[in-house]
Amino acid sequence: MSNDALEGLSASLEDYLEVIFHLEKSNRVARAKDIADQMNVQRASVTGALKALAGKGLINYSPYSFITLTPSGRVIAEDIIHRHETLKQFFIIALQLPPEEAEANACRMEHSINPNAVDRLVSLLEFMKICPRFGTDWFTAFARYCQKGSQTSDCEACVRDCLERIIACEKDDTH
Amino acid sequence: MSNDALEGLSASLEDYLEVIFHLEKSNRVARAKDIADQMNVQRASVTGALKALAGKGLINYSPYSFITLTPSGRVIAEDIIHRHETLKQFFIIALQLPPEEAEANACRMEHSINPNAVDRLVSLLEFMKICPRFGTDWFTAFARYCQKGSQTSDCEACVRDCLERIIACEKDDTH
DNA sequence: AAGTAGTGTTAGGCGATGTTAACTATTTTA
DNA sequence: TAAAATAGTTAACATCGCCTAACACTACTT
Repeated sequence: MSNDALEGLSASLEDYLEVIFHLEKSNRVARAKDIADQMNVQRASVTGALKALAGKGLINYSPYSFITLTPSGRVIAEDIIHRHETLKQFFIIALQLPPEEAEANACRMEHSINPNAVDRLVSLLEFMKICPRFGTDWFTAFARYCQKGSQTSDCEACVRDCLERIIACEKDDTH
Repeated sequence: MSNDALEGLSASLEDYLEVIFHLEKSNRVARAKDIADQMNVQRASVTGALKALAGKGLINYSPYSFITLTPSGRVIAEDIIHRHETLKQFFIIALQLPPEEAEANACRMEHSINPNAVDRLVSLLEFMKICPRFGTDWFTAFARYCQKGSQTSDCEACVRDCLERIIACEKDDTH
């Protein structure tokens, strides 16, 4: 295996790998035509990308063959998709962006975020689920803040509700 | 003015514009040599970029001259820097990444985030300042969660403290 | 003012990524 | 199975952004 496989992928090749992963999942194999359609490029451009990916040992490819991921290609593809999904969920859940916009941002930003930052985003999303300070009321308060640009909530009541929910929750646990 | 000015800038040209902005701020004008040093490219590469930016009406440039931003160049540069700073603050404050890592991520991601997402990040950072549910204890709880990967805080006590602080705060206001 | 050090530009090249047009291989279907 | 439709490849070319090497200009320095 050449060293190429170890070097970072370009944004473009990451996109190809991601698309191949999804096509393989839905169709068992990926075909150049479908890759071209999904990526909005010409078929000829796909051939070049496939050669590059095959050269890095990330896909099984020979001319006119079907395309599948190699084990290392799959690992990398899953990492890319993990970045993508993490960003997308962050945009949808934490920032409350419309799903299409979340998707578009994730799609572009997935190529430049580093592993640590992804881990932290994952932690934040998990933390927002388990920390009682977050909850429907937090999300609506933030949404309101985004719209009006000023805090309009009754903070004391909001936090009091939050506390009561925790206490109720703890009582539930003892049942 | 050609239409070029209206088209989006490449990540590379955005970087040049950003560097020119900072150099102009510290040195009154930017010089090709300094741009080259800051961008880690050769001087010859700068010339090409300057021609492109001048062609788009974003910088005042003629061969061998000093370089300054035009008004529209300044507007765009400030927008790029706004994206950069917003991302950086988000990484530092919300995700609690080390400043260098925050900077590096911001530097790369600033080119692909859209205006809406930037606005939401700004709102989130503001909201974290004014919403009483955030505060030192929230940040330390999240930091602990990032390290240990599990929730270890006493949620009831934490929120109770939060509530008490709000009440104390409100009493202060009446003074 | 002349020589020199430093700065800026030009010319030519390279790799990555895309295009179109023409050709080849494969698959469908009549 | 032969023809037609579809899919994939190749070749030639364009653009972008960088490079190196060589040359041109500017500005110190003395």
